Amino acid sequence: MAAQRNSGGRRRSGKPTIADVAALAGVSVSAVSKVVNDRPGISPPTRQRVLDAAEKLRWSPSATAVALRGARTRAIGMVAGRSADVLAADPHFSVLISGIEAELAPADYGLLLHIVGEEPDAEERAYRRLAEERRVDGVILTESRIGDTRFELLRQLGLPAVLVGTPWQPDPIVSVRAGGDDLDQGAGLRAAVDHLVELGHRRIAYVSGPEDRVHTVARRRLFEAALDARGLRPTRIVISEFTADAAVRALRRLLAEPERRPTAVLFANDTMAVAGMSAARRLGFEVPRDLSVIGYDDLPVGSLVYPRLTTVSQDLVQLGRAAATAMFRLLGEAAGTAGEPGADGSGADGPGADGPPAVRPPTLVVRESTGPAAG
Amino acid sequence: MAAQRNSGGRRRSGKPTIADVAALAGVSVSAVSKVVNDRPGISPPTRQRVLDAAEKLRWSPSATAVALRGARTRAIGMVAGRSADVLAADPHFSVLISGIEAELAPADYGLLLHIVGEEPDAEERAYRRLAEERRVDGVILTESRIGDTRFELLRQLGLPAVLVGTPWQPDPIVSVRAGGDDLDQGAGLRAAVDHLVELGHRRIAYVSGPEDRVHTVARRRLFEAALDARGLRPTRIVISEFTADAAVRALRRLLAEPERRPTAVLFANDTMAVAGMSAARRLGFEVPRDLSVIGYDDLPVGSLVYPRLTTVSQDLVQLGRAAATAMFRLLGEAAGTAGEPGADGSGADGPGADGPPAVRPPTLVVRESTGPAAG
DNA sequence: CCCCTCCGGTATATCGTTTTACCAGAGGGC
DNA sequence: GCCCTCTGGTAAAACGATATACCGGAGGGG
Repeated sequence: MAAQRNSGGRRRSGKPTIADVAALAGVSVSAVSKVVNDRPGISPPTRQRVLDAAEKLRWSPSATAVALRGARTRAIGMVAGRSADVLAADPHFSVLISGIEAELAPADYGLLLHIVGEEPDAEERAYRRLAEERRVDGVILTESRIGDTRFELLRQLGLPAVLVGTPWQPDPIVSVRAGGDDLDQGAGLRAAVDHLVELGHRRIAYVSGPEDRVHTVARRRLFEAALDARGLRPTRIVISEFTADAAVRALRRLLAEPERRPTAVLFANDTMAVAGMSAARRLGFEVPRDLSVIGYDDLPVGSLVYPRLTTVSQDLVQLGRAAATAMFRLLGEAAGTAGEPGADGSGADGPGADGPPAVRPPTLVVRESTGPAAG
Repeated sequence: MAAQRNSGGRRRSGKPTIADVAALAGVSVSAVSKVVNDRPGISPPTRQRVLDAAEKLRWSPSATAVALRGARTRAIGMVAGRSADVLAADPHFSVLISGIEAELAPADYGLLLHIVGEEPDAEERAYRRLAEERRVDGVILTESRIGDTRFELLRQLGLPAVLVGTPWQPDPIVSVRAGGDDLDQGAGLRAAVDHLVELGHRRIAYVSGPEDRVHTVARRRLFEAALDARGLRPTRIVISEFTADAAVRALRRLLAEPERRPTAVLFANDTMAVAGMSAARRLGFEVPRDLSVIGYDDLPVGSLVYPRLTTVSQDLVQLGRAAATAMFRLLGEAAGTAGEPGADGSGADGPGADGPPAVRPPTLVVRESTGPAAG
């Protein structure tokens, strides 16, 4: 006489429940639960009967019910404070996401995305809602900004967080980056500078992005350091934006005075570099004959244009995977601490914990936009 | 003596529950529920007390609990069967998503994203899981392919679906597209052909994408129709892919025989057009002097390159919004039918239902990659 | 022969909401 | 004064799963 409530007439939209499975297998509801959660106390024959019943009914536990019971959503949140056109211009974000997903999907975790406008409070509201409504187990952040308040906010909200990149100031937040703590984040830019110097360039300029972003500043500094290591100083550093117009303006400034004119320019990312190449050509300069250009990120657009872009490549997919892995570790630790206080602690296998998430350092990819220094 | 279980010692992670709010306001749990759901039967003073208590505790209803109770997740799913590099090369997808989000976020809906590999069964598995685990209320699909089995699958799974684009064969699925049923989807390509013809072009070629996608075929047909309307026939139609190499190969084929050489080429999308322009230049042709080029989509990359790309512009953000709106209507109808069988039916206001989601037809944006026909 | 321990499983409380059914008191008509 | 209807609220049953407590029977030791 078990489960006569739901097994008789399928009530709503046809989705079977655990009770249906139990009835079909001729066992109790809890037996089914134990089977699907690999808990001991069920004999092999019974287990098989339950498995068959579940298969037959195409049943799997309702994510919402599990979440309610266990306080675990099996979803990771991500908030992007960017407008549609910025997002369209720079695929950085989508690539990162597909890396994250590559890790999340096999673990049966979902990615809850929120794309909000660029207004800062919209972003904060999004995080607040994510936390208050308990829709996700944690969030992954990107693009740490100077004076970023999100880490503090998330701590206050009690929401586990992983940052892709470097925090703007020392902060206990878990973070991942290409060429992590042990590896070398400056390797790519050093190789880029070396490459240029070997080609005979001495006057090298740098076009930076909006400097409220940490990685923008960091890249510029790494560039300066790389130049310094070769005994050089930057000819010029220009702060610009991600638009084509801004790139033209930046380049015009850079190329204005013939005697101080750089023979090579590095850009903060590939989008700007592509825009820069076009701007140069528009101003009558041939790349790489009159000007060598180097980008950063190694996005596909770089090899779509002519000449193909020499750029610093970082493995964004891998970076996304590392972020997801770090998140799993964070959640796994939390669960281990709360759920099994007496666990021995050694070999703690959280979901997806298989070694530290190391991402290879940035490397230089030489293509066609760099050549011997002119004159 | 109400709610003594949870109000005394905060149990777990500090998240307050409806019971805490009720206790603080000195009312019953159901009174709080009525207030937050705008249900009648609560006097203004009591309502205010409840609101204050909720505010003070920073409480809002747990999404999981609401979902469990109401069988409504307030989340929309999206599955992208694309690899990371394809995603990176074509921002189409991210722009669409930000349009969808623009509609979803204000309605407090989330977007659950699944990026799976290109293997077809991976995609199907993702949909199945989404449905079986009841994580989303519906899904939005893109890129209908020839022989697409997803519509049937989703019907069978009982998951409401909206397609961005046109189904590969007549299908009852709800769908949205730029220049919907009433408007004109061919407007952009017709304008493009007219533009070229006025510039003196008579030999016009087309480079299509992989023709297993419906929109790829549809665009080619619209191109042919537009050409036909001017009494012309395509010089040549080449099937290519989204990569730079493929673009070079396609262009080499196109420009091989001098006497039959086209003076203008349309491409299936901007990415291919940009690759095509570079390929032309690599082969020694100047754009637009020797060859005019037109793209499709109007993505930012088009104005980043030199010369700036003339292209057919469609409002992808608006298309995303329309998809979300259509989804709301779908869900609203379903809820209305099930929940209020006796409703009068006129002026049914589902969530976000404010007029039919019309997206402007594609238009031509003339920039620098088109010019007078050579010779 | 009795008690104790496993084994394989069942009954039930619980997660945090919403919703339905119900109810006390006030006010009004006759 | 009695009955009847609102008003403003309360108590309790879902929703679908999991975890804890419990339990009958088998087997073993003393």
